[in-house]
Amino acid sequence: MSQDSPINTYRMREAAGGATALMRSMSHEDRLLLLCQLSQQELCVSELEEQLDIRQPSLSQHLGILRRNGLISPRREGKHIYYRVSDPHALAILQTLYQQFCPE
Amino acid sequence: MSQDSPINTYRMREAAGGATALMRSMSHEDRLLLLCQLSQQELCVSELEEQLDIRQPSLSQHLGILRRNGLISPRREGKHIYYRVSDPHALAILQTLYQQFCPE
DNA sequence: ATAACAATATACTTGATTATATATTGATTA
DNA sequence: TAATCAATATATAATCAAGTATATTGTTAT
Repeated sequence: MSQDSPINTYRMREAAGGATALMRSMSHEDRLLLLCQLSQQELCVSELEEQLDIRQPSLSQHLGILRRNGLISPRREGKHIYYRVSDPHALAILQTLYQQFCPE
Repeated sequence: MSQDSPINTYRMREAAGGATALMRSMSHEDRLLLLCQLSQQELCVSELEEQLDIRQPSLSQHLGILRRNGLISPRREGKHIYYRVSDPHALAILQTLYQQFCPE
Protein backbone atom coordinates (compact mmCIF):
# COMPACT_ATOMS: atom_id res chain seq x y z
CA MET A 1 0.00 0.00 0.00
CA SER A 2 1.76 3.06 -1.30
CA GLN A 3 1.32 6.58 -0.11
CA ASP A 4 4.29 7.41 -2.35
CA SER A 5 2.99 10.73 -3.63
CA PRO A 6 1.04 12.76 -1.09
CA ILE A 7 -1.99 14.33 -2.66
CA ASN A 8 -1.93 18.06 -3.22
CA THR A 9 -5.51 19.23 -3.26
CA TYR A 10 -4.63 22.41 -5.06
CA ARG A 11 -3.26 20.52 -8.04
CA MET A 12 -6.08 18.02 -7.85
CA ARG A 13 -8.60 20.81 -8.14
CA GLU A 14 -7.27 21.77 -11.54
CA ALA A 15 -7.34 18.17 -12.69
CA ALA A 16 -10.69 17.38 -11.10
CA GLY A 17 -12.73 17.98 -14.24
CA GLY A 18 -10.77 15.49 -16.29
CA ALA A 19 -10.60 12.99 -13.48
CA THR A 20 -14.33 13.03 -12.78
CA ALA A 21 -15.11 12.79 -16.49
CA LEU A 22 -13.07 9.60 -16.57
CA MET A 23 -14.79 8.28 -13.43
CA ARG A 24 -18.18 9.01 -14.94
CA SER A 25 -17.29 7.21 -18.15
CA MET A 26 -16.33 4.16 -16.13
CA SER A 27 -19.19 4.19 -13.65
CA HIS A 28 -21.55 1.97 -15.56
CA GLU A 29 -21.33 -1.79 -15.30
CA ASP A 30 -21.63 -2.48 -19.03
CA ARG A 31 -19.02 0.12 -19.86
CA LEU A 32 -16.61 -1.16 -17.25
CA LEU A 33 -16.88 -4.68 -18.64
CA LEU A 34 -16.43 -3.37 -22.18
CA LEU A 35 -13.26 -1.59 -21.12
CA CYS A 36 -12.12 -4.71 -19.36
CA GLN A 37 -12.43 -6.78 -22.51
CA LEU A 38 -10.97 -4.14 -24.75
CA SER A 39 -8.00 -3.63 -22.47
CA GLN A 40 -7.03 -7.23 -23.19
CA GLN A 41 -7.65 -7.35 -26.92
CA GLU A 42 -9.09 -5.46 -29.81
CA LEU A 43 -12.64 -6.65 -30.50
CA CYS A 44 -15.41 -5.72 -32.94
CA VAL A 45 -18.96 -4.84 -32.00
CA SER A 46 -20.52 -8.18 -32.84
CA GLU A 47 -17.88 -10.03 -30.82
CA LEU A 48 -18.56 -7.79 -27.84
CA GLU A 49 -22.27 -8.28 -28.26
CA GLU A 50 -21.83 -12.03 -28.12
CA GLN A 51 -19.34 -12.12 -25.26
CA LEU A 52 -21.08 -9.65 -22.99
CA ASP A 53 -24.71 -10.32 -23.88
CA ILE A 54 -25.60 -6.69 -24.38
CA ARG A 55 -28.06 -5.78 -27.13
CA GLN A 56 -26.48 -4.06 -30.13
CA PRO A 57 -28.09 -0.60 -29.88
CA SER A 58 -27.23 -0.38 -26.24
CA LEU A 59 -23.70 -1.54 -26.95
CA SER A 60 -23.35 1.04 -29.66
CA GLN A 61 -24.49 3.78 -27.30
CA HIS A 62 -21.95 2.83 -24.68
CA LEU A 63 -19.18 2.50 -27.25
CA GLY A 64 -20.18 5.92 -28.51
CA ILE A 65 -19.83 7.41 -25.04
CA LEU A 66 -16.44 5.80 -24.51
CA ARG A 67 -15.32 6.88 -27.98
CA ARG A 68 -16.42 10.51 -27.61
CA ASN A 69 -14.80 10.67 -24.18
CA GLY A 70 -11.56 9.43 -25.69
CA LEU A 71 -11.23 6.15 -23.81
CA ILE A 72 -11.41 3.90 -26.86
CA SER A 73 -10.52 4.16 -30.54
CA PRO A 74 -12.13 2.49 -33.55
CA ARG A 75 -10.41 0.87 -36.51
CA ARG A 76 -12.38 -0.27 -39.51
CA GLU A 77 -11.56 -3.56 -41.19
CA GLY A 78 -13.95 -4.64 -43.92
CA LYS A 79 -17.44 -4.55 -42.52
CA HIS A 80 -16.30 -4.76 -38.92
CA ILE A 81 -15.23 -1.98 -36.59
CA TYR A 82 -12.64 -2.94 -34.05
CA TYR A 83 -12.20 -1.07 -30.79
CA ARG A 84 -9.36 -0.87 -28.33
CA VAL A 85 -8.63 1.12 -25.17
CA SER A 86 -6.54 4.08 -26.21
CA ASP A 87 -6.45 6.15 -23.03
CA PRO A 88 -3.54 5.40 -20.68
CA HIS A 89 -5.39 7.03 -17.78
CA ALA A 90 -8.23 4.57 -18.23
CA LEU A 91 -5.81 1.66 -18.40
CA ALA A 92 -4.18 2.75 -15.16
CA ILE A 93 -7.52 2.93 -13.37
CA LEU A 94 -8.57 -0.44 -14.74
CA GLN A 95 -5.37 -1.91 -13.45
CA THR A 96 -5.93 -0.46 -9.98
CA LEU A 97 -9.54 -1.59 -9.93
CA TYR A 98 -8.45 -5.09 -10.80
CA GLN A 99 -5.86 -5.17 -8.06
CA GLN A 100 -8.38 -3.83 -5.57
CA PHE A 101 -11.44 -5.86 -6.42
CA CYS A 102 -9.91 -9.06 -7.79
CA PRO A 103 -6.98 -9.78 -5.46
CA GLU A 104 -5.07 -13.06 -5.63
CA MET B 1 3.58 1.66 -16.31
CA SER B 2 2.59 -1.75 -15.14
CA GLN B 3 0.53 -4.35 -16.91
CA ASP B 4 1.59 -6.69 -14.09
CA SER B 5 -1.71 -8.47 -13.63
CA PRO B 6 -3.62 -9.21 -16.84
CA ILE B 7 -7.30 -8.51 -16.42
CA ASN B 8 -9.64 -11.47 -16.23
CA THR B 9 -13.03 -10.29 -17.39
CA TYR B 10 -14.78 -13.20 -15.76
CA ARG B 11 -13.54 -12.17 -12.32
CA MET B 12 -14.12 -8.53 -13.08
CA ARG B 13 -17.74 -9.25 -13.88
CA GLU B 14 -18.35 -10.41 -10.33
CA ALA B 15 -16.61 -7.37 -8.93
CA ALA B 16 -18.17 -4.94 -11.36
CA GLY B 17 -21.00 -3.90 -9.08
CA GLY B 18 -18.69 -2.84 -6.29
CA ALA B 19 -16.24 -1.22 -8.64
CA THR B 20 -18.85 0.87 -10.43
CA ALA B 21 -20.41 1.88 -7.13
CA LEU B 22 -17.04 3.26 -6.11
CA MET B 23 -16.58 5.00 -9.46
CA ARG B 24 -20.02 6.58 -9.14
CA SER B 25 -19.27 7.83 -5.65
CA MET B 26 -16.12 9.49 -6.95
CA SER B 27 -17.50 10.89 -10.19
CA HIS B 28 -18.54 14.25 -8.85
CA GLU B 29 -16.10 17.12 -8.66
CA ASP B 30 -17.05 18.25 -5.16
CA ARG B 31 -16.90 14.72 -3.81
CA LEU B 32 -13.54 14.05 -5.43
CA LEU B 33 -12.09 17.16 -3.85
CA LEU B 34 -13.59 16.22 -0.50
CA LEU B 35 -11.96 12.82 -0.71
CA CYS B 36 -8.72 14.44 -1.72
CA GLN B 37 -8.68 16.64 1.37
CA LEU B 38 -9.84 13.89 3.68
CA SER B 39 -7.22 11.49 2.38
CA GLN B 40 -4.59 13.86 3.73
CA GLN B 41 -6.10 14.68 7.08
CA GLU B 42 -9.18 14.37 9.18
CA LEU B 43 -11.32 17.49 8.87
CA CYS B 44 -14.64 18.63 10.23
CA VAL B 45 -17.52 19.94 8.18
CA SER B 46 -16.96 23.61 8.85
CA GLU B 47 -13.28 23.31 7.93
CA LEU B 48 -14.21 21.61 4.68
CA GLU B 49 -16.79 24.28 4.00
CA GLU B 50 -14.16 26.96 4.38
CA GLN B 51 -11.41 25.23 2.42
CA LEU B 52 -13.53 24.07 -0.49
CA ASP B 53 -16.07 26.87 -0.70
CA ILE B 54 -19.04 24.56 -0.82
CA ARG B 55 -22.20 25.58 1.04
CA GLN B 56 -22.94 23.54 4.14
CA PRO B 57 -26.16 21.78 3.06
CA SER B 58 -24.56 20.72 -0.19
CA LEU B 59 -21.47 19.58 1.64
CA SER B 60 -23.60 17.61 4.03
CA GLN B 61 -25.39 15.85 1.19
CA HIS B 62 -22.13 14.81 -0.42
CA LEU B 63 -20.65 13.71 2.88
CA GLY B 64 -23.81 11.70 3.44
CA ILE B 65 -23.38 9.94 0.11
CA LEU B 66 -19.74 9.16 0.80
CA ARG B 67 -20.58 8.01 4.32
CA ARG B 68 -23.45 5.73 3.26
CA ASN B 69 -21.29 4.28 0.51
CA GLY B 70 -18.60 3.49 3.02
CA LEU B 71 -15.84 5.72 1.68
CA ILE B 72 -15.54 7.94 4.73
CA SER B 73 -16.16 7.63 8.46
CA PRO B 74 -17.29 10.23 10.98
CA ARG B 75 -15.97 10.83 14.46
CA ARG B 76 -17.77 13.19 16.78
CA GLU B 77 -15.83 15.55 18.98
CA GLY B 78 -17.97 18.03 20.81
CA LYS B 79 -20.16 19.78 18.32
CA HIS B 80 -17.83 19.03 15.47
CA ILE B 81 -17.90 15.93 13.31
CA TYR B 82 -14.60 14.90 11.85
CA TYR B 83 -14.37 12.81 8.71
CA ARG B 84 -11.61 10.71 7.22
CA VAL B 85 -11.30 8.35 4.26
CA SER B 86 -11.82 4.86 5.60
CA ASP B 87 -12.01 2.81 2.40
CA PRO B 88 -8.67 1.45 1.13
CA HIS B 89 -10.13 0.94 -2.35
CA ALA B 90 -10.95 4.63 -2.54
CA LEU B 91 -7.47 5.54 -1.34
CA ALA B 92 -5.89 3.37 -4.02
CA ILE B 93 -7.96 5.00 -6.76
CA LEU B 94 -7.19 8.48 -5.43
CA GLN B 95 -3.54 7.63 -5.53
CA THR B 96 -3.74 6.45 -9.15
CA LEU B 97 -5.77 9.48 -10.17
CA TYR B 98 -3.16 11.74 -8.65
CA GLN B 99 -0.34 9.99 -10.46
CA GLN B 100 -2.26 10.15 -13.73
CA PHE B 101 -3.63 13.66 -13.63
CA CYS B 102 -1.03 15.48 -11.54
CA PRO B 103 2.31 14.12 -12.82
CA GLU B 104 5.61 15.63 -11.71
C1' DA C 1 -22.25 1.25 -61.27
C1' DT C 2 -26.27 -0.47 -58.84
C1' DA C 3 -28.96 -3.58 -55.82
C1' DA C 4 -29.20 -6.16 -51.81
C1' DC C 5 -27.32 -7.23 -47.55
C1' DA C 6 -24.90 -6.98 -43.11
C1' DA C 7 -22.76 -4.22 -39.43
C1' DT C 8 -23.00 -0.35 -36.78
C1' DA C 9 -24.93 4.13 -35.47
C1' DT C 10 -28.51 7.37 -34.37
C1' DA C 11 -33.25 9.20 -32.89
C1' DC C 12 -36.92 9.11 -30.04
C1' DT C 13 -39.73 7.76 -26.22
C1' DT C 14 -40.48 6.61 -21.57
C1' DG C 15 -39.21 5.77 -16.93
C1' DA C 16 -35.84 6.10 -13.44
C1' DT C 17 -32.13 8.16 -11.04
C1' DT C 18 -29.51 12.09 -9.50
C1' DA C 19 -28.34 16.97 -8.60
C1' DT C 20 -29.33 21.53 -6.54
C1' DA C 21 -31.43 24.86 -3.59
C1' DT C 22 -34.04 26.03 0.25
C1' DA C 23 -36.16 25.11 4.49
C1' DT C 24 -36.48 22.62 8.61
C1' DT C 25 -35.08 19.78 12.35
C1' DG C 26 -31.97 17.76 15.78
C1' DA C 27 -27.95 17.74 18.72
C1' DT C 28 -24.38 19.92 21.57
C1' DT C 29 -22.42 23.34 24.32
C1' DA C 30 -22.55 27.44 27.02
C1' DT D 1 -32.85 28.33 26.60
C1' DA D 2 -29.95 30.60 23.06
C1' DA D 3 -26.36 29.88 19.68
C1' DT D 4 -23.89 26.95 16.70
C1' DC D 5 -23.09 23.06 13.88
C1' DA D 6 -24.58 19.40 11.10
C1' DA D 7 -28.19 16.34 9.12
C1' DT D 8 -32.35 15.69 6.90
C1' DA D 9 -36.63 16.71 4.17
C1' DT D 10 -38.78 18.54 0.29
C1' DA D 11 -39.40 20.38 -4.29
C1' DT D 12 -37.77 21.18 -8.63
C1' DA D 13 -34.71 20.59 -12.38
C1' DA D 14 -31.54 17.99 -14.88
C1' DT D 15 -29.37 13.87 -16.40
C1' DC D 16 -29.24 9.15 -17.54
C1' DA D 17 -30.72 4.35 -19.07
C1' DA D 18 -33.28 0.81 -22.03
C1' DG D 19 -36.01 -0.31 -25.77
C1' DT D 20 -37.78 0.14 -30.26
C1' DA D 21 -37.50 1.76 -34.62
C1' DT D 22 -34.96 3.81 -38.28
C1' DA D 23 -30.83 5.45 -40.72
C1' DT D 24 -26.19 5.15 -42.39
C1' DT D 25 -22.07 3.03 -44.07
C1' DG D 26 -19.54 -0.10 -46.34
C1' DT D 27 -19.40 -4.87 -48.82
C1' DT D 28 -20.48 -8.17 -52.08
C1' DA D 29 -22.30 -9.72 -56.22
C1' DT D 30 -24.39 -8.80 -60.43
